[in-house]
Amino acid sequence: MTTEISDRQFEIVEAAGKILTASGVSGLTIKNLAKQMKFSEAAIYRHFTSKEQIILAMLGYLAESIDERFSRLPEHGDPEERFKSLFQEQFRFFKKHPHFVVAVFSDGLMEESKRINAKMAKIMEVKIRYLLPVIVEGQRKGVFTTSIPAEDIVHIVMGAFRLQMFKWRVTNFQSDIKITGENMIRSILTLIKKK
Amino acid sequence: MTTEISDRQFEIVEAAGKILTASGVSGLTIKNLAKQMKFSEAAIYRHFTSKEQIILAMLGYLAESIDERFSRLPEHGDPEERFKSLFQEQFRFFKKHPHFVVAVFSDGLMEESKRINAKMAKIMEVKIRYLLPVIVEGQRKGVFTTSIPAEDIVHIVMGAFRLQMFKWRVTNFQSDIKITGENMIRSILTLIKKK
DNA sequence: TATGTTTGTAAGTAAACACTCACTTACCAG
DNA sequence: CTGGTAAGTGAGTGTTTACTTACAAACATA
Repeated sequence: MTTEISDRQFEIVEAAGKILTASGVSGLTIKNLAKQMKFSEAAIYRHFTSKEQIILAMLGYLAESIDERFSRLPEHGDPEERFKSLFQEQFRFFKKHPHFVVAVFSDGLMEESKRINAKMAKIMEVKIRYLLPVIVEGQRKGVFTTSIPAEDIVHIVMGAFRLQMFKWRVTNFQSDIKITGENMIRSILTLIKKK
Repeated sequence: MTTEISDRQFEIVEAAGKILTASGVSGLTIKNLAKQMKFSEAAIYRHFTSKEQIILAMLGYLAESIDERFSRLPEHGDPEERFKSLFQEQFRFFKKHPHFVVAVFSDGLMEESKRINAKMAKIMEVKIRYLLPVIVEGQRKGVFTTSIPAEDIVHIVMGAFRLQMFKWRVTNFQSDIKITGENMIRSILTLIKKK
């Protein structure tokens, strides 16, 4: 079920991402979007019926992108390696497209509509769908600790990841997220590995 | 340095908190605030010079409240117990005043002004100022693991806490945050305790 | 050459926003 | 009784917002 999107629509979605990064949710207006696209406000409405549809298209693209990239990762093998590559993949993507960080982790967007709220929840759910089995298998194989439930490990890991992204964003993407992020993942792995 | 605030001003701040909980950042308008206070919009401006000042007063109150409550906790003793009570205190407070959760953890607010951004950073800094020494002492006493730096433990713990608050908020404060939160803290403690 | 479709524009709309102003009321001190 | 001050109101202000409408140019197809 791939939601189709035209080239022009994708350009607009990318422009929206850039605006989000530069000026935050409150900066994402049709006026700014038109300016970024270098054409009129009305032209935006030739490609999307509403602002909500633009945000939904952006989140939809992100959800599919994450799903696709995760599905390419090996489904078997060392859980520790799979755990690592899951996050390496995320850091690589966000390093390349920092303007999407604001979109995924901005709760300001959620307030705009129920549908946007749902899409963001779905993105989070996709990540858990790939992460949880890795943890569970790691526990089964005796690589990860069984002293706490797999769900709690997922919560702790996701929390650390989100906070990492938050810090990266509020410092204006200055640090290299691949390096600082992977350091953090290493620390977490040290914690959850069976001694 | 206690920022003074009149009774009426505090009522307005509380009303703002309630609106944030019910309708989010976008719902926090002067019109809604006036409605909640049951008087006119213009009356708000008798007590605050701008909307920004209201938000700053709210965050200022929170920062002081957190600082004060933390400073009351015992400064010595079992690090594990101190760690626990630090978060128990937080969960107790937010259970009692859920309308402030949105204020502290809402990045939508941050975009409104530099000063608001700074105040929110300060609240986070206060928490770290109390949390980090507990971790460091716990490591020194051999209670907490030294396999990763204290700063990384703080990051992981804070991330898990924030995500817990986030989940609580998006599920409309349905669960008992004292119970679910303390379960989470217990899991984290299991992870960071020296084996 | 005619015709339809796509993609753009200039100029608007109504609603929502933070904030202001002239004025009133209540109360308290001298 | 008088005058000052704190705290309220109704009716505005100008600006920004998402979105609309009437129209035009470009271009492929019949």
